[in-house]
Amino acid sequence: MRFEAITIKDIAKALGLSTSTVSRALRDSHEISPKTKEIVIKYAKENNYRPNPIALSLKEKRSSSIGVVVGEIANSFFSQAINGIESIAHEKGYNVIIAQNKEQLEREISALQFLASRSVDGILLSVSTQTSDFDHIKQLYERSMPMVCFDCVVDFEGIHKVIVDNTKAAFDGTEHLIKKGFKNIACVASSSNLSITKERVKGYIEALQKYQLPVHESNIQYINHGGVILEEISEAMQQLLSQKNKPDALIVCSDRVTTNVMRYCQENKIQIPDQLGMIGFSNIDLTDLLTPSLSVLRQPAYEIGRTAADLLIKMIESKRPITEFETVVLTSNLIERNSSVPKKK
Amino acid sequence: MRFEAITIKDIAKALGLSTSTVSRALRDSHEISPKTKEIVIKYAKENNYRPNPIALSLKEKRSSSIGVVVGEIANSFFSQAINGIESIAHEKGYNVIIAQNKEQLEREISALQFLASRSVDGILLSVSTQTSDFDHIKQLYERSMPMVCFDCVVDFEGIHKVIVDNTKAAFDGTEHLIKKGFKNIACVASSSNLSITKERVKGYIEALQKYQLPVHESNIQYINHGGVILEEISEAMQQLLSQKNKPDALIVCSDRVTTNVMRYCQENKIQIPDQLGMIGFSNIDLTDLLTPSLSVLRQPAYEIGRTAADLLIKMIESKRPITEFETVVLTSNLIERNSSVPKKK
DNA sequence: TTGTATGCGTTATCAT
DNA sequence: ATGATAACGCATACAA
Repeated sequence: MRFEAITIKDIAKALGLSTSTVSRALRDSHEISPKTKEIVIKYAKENNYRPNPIALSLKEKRSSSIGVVVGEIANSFFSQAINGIESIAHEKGYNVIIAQNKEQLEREISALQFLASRSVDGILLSVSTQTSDFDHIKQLYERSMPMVCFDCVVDFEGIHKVIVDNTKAAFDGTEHLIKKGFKNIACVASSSNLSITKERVKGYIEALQKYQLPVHESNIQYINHGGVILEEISEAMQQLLSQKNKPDALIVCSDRVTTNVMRYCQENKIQIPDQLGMIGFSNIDLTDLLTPSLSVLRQPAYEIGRTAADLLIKMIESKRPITEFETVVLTSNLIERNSSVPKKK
Repeated sequence: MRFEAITIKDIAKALGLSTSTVSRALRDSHEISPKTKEIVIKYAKENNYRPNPIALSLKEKRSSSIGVVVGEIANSFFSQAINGIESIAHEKGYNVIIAQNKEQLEREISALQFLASRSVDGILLSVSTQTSDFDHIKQLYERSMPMVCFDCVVDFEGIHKVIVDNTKAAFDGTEHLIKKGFKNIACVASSSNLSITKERVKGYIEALQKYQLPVHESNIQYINHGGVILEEISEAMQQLLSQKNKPDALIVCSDRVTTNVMRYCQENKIQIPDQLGMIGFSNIDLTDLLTPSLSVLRQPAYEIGRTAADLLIKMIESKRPITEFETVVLTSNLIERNSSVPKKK
């Protein structure tokens, strides 16, 4: 048999007061005599009274909770982002409700509907990779549901988003390799149709151009299956390393591809960075893992989460729509390890 | 200005009906004329009516949501467990509210209070490593809040929990190495005061005994700082490998220690498994990472999450307390890679 | 200073 | 077949 939690009504009955008096006493209203206050608060404490947040929500038309929709929670980018989201939410008195879209449009729609039917005050959303039709999101937007997109963002007029400057990150990474003395830097990129791939390759090319280094098409390899298929990585690497003008360094533009390129190098006894300079994009905190010698462009998942949650809660708590923060752009951090100094030249 | 969602009352007013008629029509009650039903349902659909879950919660005294308290969401064990939890919850129509205890007792208490004040129907809990006083949990238990512990469990009469058979896992792993032909197997364990460490070392010893292999105290190394400090790993490994009767294989009893032992081997050019057989415990899905040659005892985080959520929801939905499922014990999976066959010997 | 009444959105229990 | 009303727990405008 379930314990029935104590309510204001119970307290009122027990003390021979009215519910409003109790309510006011508990909220420390100035219009209640100190004596009554004391009695009520004492009784409430003794009986471990807690206000029912659901009743409050119904009354105040807000639930003090925000919804988060991501692809897969187990994806470490998302779990780190959620970590950041939770930290801000906790700070500001919100709880976090998680939903996954499993990279399926259908699941995304049902998750959004579920959250949106007034049980959350706002939504943080990373759209599924399968989502090309944004009607369900637009609909919510038009109904003024506070919403912030991050990571995989949709792009329509007015939607708020937090993104990473991929072009700058790739530029910075490439420039870093150039400054270390590498002369012939190749690029292993992810699927050519992804916007993040295009942005990163752009940054790579811009860096080469800034230092008047030649851009060789053959030095850019696209991995179209997300780096899941090892053969694809092998092929790309062999392609690169069999050229007469063999690259002396690599910038790898996706985290999954990064780990697999590292694995390839390990299996083929290619020493990083002595034989091949390398910088990889990575969301995973590689500190814990087996790559002590790889410099990494870390996407600030935690920071993205914090920034997005902060923006969302600001939107929720402001009466008027916030337009000035429409898009927030963050920057990747370059984490250098075992400084990639080329031994040979 | 915030969009005001449509309610039953709005529909009733618009159609000149009473709220109860509308409510019944929407719930497809048999005591409503087909004509009225049709009109109401059509109007509701057109105006995108969604019942307000908060009002429902208030009425039904349930929120169709479960709370999860873990140490750190970004910890991949937890994020995978949450993944499992979410999958079951979604299946059964519950949403998942996340809270972190950040491995602090204080945060744990506030998280539990927050969730418990009737906004969730049940709680899944992995207690913080700092928690030695269980009053706050017992209190909830006594108020009949449905609760299931997993991973870091508390142990008092009647509490429901989902745990992993660590002894069996270590036994299986050690036995596997023995069957592969390794004769002198060492054990790198985590902090000696943790229960999981004791259980795992127990399994290791039992396996050796079963095959009449000698148990050398010097072959068991405890890592007391969780494997964070690399020096500790180095020291332990040197200790082991400098013995006159050098071990030919290792069982590593914690995931963080596993990755760092791997790193040590990599840096010291010790080939796995040719020079040293090895099996490690791991929560992380190492498939994606840089250890193609390590066999792993995978703790089924996803399965733990599913099992715990399933049990919790059964408890929530049953009228009487469930006693028969008090503790569920799961088994680790041994994932073999590049079969650890010793070349020499 | 305290009490009464109302409403938040929904459904169940009475009426009609 | 439909409508009126009360109730869930809380806060507050209004009354006393």
